[in-house]
Amino acid sequence: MPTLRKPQSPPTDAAVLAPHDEANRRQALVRVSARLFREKGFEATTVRDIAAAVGMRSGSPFYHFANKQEILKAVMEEGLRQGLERTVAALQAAPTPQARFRVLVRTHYGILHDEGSEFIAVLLYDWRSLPDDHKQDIIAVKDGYDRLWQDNLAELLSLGLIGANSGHDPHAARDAKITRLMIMGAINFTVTWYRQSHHGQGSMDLDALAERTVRFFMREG
Amino acid sequence: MPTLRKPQSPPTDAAVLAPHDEANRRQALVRVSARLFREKGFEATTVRDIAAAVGMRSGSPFYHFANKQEILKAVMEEGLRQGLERTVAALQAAPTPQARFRVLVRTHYGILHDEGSEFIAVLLYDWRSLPDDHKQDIIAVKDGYDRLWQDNLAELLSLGLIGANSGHDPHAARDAKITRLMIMGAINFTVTWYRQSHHGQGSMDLDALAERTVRFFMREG
DNA sequence: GACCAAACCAAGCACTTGCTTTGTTTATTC
DNA sequence: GAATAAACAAAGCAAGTGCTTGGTTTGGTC
Repeated sequence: MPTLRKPQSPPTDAAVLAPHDEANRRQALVRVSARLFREKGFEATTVRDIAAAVGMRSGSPFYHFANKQEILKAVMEEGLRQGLERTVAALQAAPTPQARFRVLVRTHYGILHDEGSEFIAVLLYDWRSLPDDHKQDIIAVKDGYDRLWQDNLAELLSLGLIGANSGHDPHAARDAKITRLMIMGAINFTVTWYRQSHHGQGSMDLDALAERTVRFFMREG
Repeated sequence: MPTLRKPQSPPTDAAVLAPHDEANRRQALVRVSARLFREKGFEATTVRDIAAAVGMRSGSPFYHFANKQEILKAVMEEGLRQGLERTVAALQAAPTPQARFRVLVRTHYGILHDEGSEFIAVLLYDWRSLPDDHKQDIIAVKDGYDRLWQDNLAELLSLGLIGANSGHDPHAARDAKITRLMIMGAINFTVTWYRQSHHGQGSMDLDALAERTVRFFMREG
């Protein structure tokens, strides 16, 4: 009769994630993939490009991901995770609706344009390359982020601080969605024309761009 | 001594362009390419897809275009040509700055979302797939279209009819560019979320979307 | 009716793609 | 220090990719 073997204690997280002392090679793959996807697009980026960028051979990424599309999904999930985390943290110190709007705009610009933060830009650019079943998973997470915006915009609408028609808007709640789509559309579209040139004289930095955006959309800034 | 042979009179345009009685197969290639690029993206669309969509074999499109990227360029050029044509024509019947803004918004929505008019959406989606030297050619044409917007927005700014800060703006001309980028960004971004459902009840048609957009950005609509 | 150019077809070439499979190294656990 | 699992490397496969090349059809011209 065989002795009952105690189930092996599961390896610690550190042991699982960092055998190569470098913290998690999987995240390194996600990071460089985000950068490459942002530059060339998902379809134009090969698995060999990704592997080479982290010092692997072309087959090795498939130990960490089942297929190429799972890498894309991981990039988008990481972007939403970081974005939600940064936004919630920044919103703590914003008491008024106006201040919260300012924080939302500035933080979103950071998420889009800070270096090493290409995840959300990939989400916007390569959305159609994501398989349908993965799309729904991402949308579920994205809804949490959108709600932060929607709640704030509903406040500003009811206060008459946003939208071209001055004064109080009776349909504030119903208009919050289209308002969000317009404002976030304007901000998201900066990925097509704005480049962060380091302290370039005459060119806007992200603070200035956020400030102009806030003043364009919101009254008495 | 050979008789001097008169240079053959060049074939008429009609003979060159329409030997198959169907007006120009090259334009058919551009049209279906626009539709496929819009659906799947430039990189994900194969030459075989394009050829099959017009009833050709995979090698035949290369009689009309030197390579795949030239097809992409042709799609974008056709879009800008049609867009400029439609816009200039629509602007004729718009006397006031407010009316011209309304026309610009409504026409741009049509260019983006009308069926059979996927060219500009491809320009927005697949811009990075275009080789750099081709980009400059497209930009040169696009500048003409942008100027129509910029001139109108400069008017509206000087009249204080646009921008959240009510009243007269002393830096109207300087702000016209960022204003254009914000407004066109909001409109262009609709390609990611708006779908034209034929007379679907409850869903906005393009007229309603344009009307809401105009009222959101411009005062006293 | 000979000639010709436009517009294709048929077939394939050279290369790249995502992904698989087998084996090897390394570190950790008992 | 044997066993085990994580994390790769090495090599390659099957399917596709853009594009080429040589021949064929077609409609119009002299």
